[in-house]
Amino acid sequence: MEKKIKPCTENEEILKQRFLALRDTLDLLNGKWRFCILLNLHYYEKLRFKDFFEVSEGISPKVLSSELTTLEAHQLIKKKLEHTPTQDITYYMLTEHAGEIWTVLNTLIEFGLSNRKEVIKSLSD
Amino acid sequence: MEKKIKPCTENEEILKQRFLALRDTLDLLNGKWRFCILLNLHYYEKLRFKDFFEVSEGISPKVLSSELTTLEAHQLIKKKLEHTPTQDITYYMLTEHAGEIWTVLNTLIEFGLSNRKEVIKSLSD
DNA sequence: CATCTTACTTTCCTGGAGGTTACTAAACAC
DNA sequence: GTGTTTAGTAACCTCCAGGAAAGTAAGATG
Repeated sequence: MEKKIKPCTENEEILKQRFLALRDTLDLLNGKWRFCILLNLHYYEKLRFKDFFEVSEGISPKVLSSELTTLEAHQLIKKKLEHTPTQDITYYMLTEHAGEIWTVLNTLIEFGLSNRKEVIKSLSD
Repeated sequence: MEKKIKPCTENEEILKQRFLALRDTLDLLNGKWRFCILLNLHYYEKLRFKDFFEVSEGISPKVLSSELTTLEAHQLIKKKLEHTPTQDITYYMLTEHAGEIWTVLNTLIEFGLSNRKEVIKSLSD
């Protein structure tokens, strides 16, 4: 490239780190069901395995299982056993760490909402 | 479902809208190259078609072309013709609207960075 | 002890995102 | 007028996320 592309001031190593960080976050939120599970857990506080089939209509047990495993591995959700006289029930809940991702999701939602307004506006032009 | 899942206060219709908004935003940022293109445009201000092959190593012309088209359709980037005495050059640039997505990307990056620290910390335990 | 529910796992399959390569059309360079 | 660069498009292929359906194991229920 004979004619260098003009870079802005930011240091290249930092830029690279930021690329990776963004990649990480998107990988974490991508997929059809992940964020859906997180939003529902935020909304309902705790859910059992079977509950997800009601609140996330269309998800299959295989996919649910693997998504829950992934989210747990990333410490965004956790299992909690509740002991009743007759049986133990496994619930899924958000972790404290998920509080952070909640602010992230809100940012994405706000953008989505304002973007939708934008699109509707530009369609009416 | 005999035993209703306990909902929090938020109205269901609003929740649904927020789901859709989040879906929209993630769809917009997903994919292997989209955000990469946006970050590079932010960094370099303007890029030609061929430039992307240097800054986004590994992207193919087919994919680049389709990603640029999508981003343009969503009004995050725009083409700009620059006239020199000898020829016209097509540049791609961010739109004003992309300013908003820039704050979104920053939020995602910040989460990714702090999350990475978190992971490193928990590995050392 | 037979059946139901819950919480999964296993196997198999498909659509589509993204890669590879080659092609084209226009402008420029020599 | 022959090669080179730019800005794509077209045809084809591959891999894997996610879906469908069935199976399993453990406890509750009757």
